Amino acid sequence: MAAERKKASRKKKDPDAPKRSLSAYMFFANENRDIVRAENPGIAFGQVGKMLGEKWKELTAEEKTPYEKKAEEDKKRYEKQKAEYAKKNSS
DNA sequence: ATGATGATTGTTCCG
DNA sequence: CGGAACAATCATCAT
Repeated sequence: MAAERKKASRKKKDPDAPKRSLSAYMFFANENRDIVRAENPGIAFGQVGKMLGEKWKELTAEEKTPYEKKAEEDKKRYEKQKAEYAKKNSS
């Protein structure tokens, strides 16, 4: 059970909670929401949401590359934020 | 050094 | 306004 996260009820633990970064999915979804929803006018999230995930992996490493790439830069963004958090943490 | 954990991220959709 | 599938994440802690 190395990976059994809960889905709801996530609480915070840090005082500042530097949060983390986004995920490739977030970047990918940013584009898909435009496309998927545009191609499926009127379909509920029940379909779109699931459909998105399917396609996501469907693409290919090259397709997700732009998303992963963005996620990678986003992480840096988080690093910084955390830096301040850790800094302020240290009196 | 290593493993396991948790917390988080954003989308869509609706009542 | 929030929640839930969908996926990735990946920094951090603890031992």
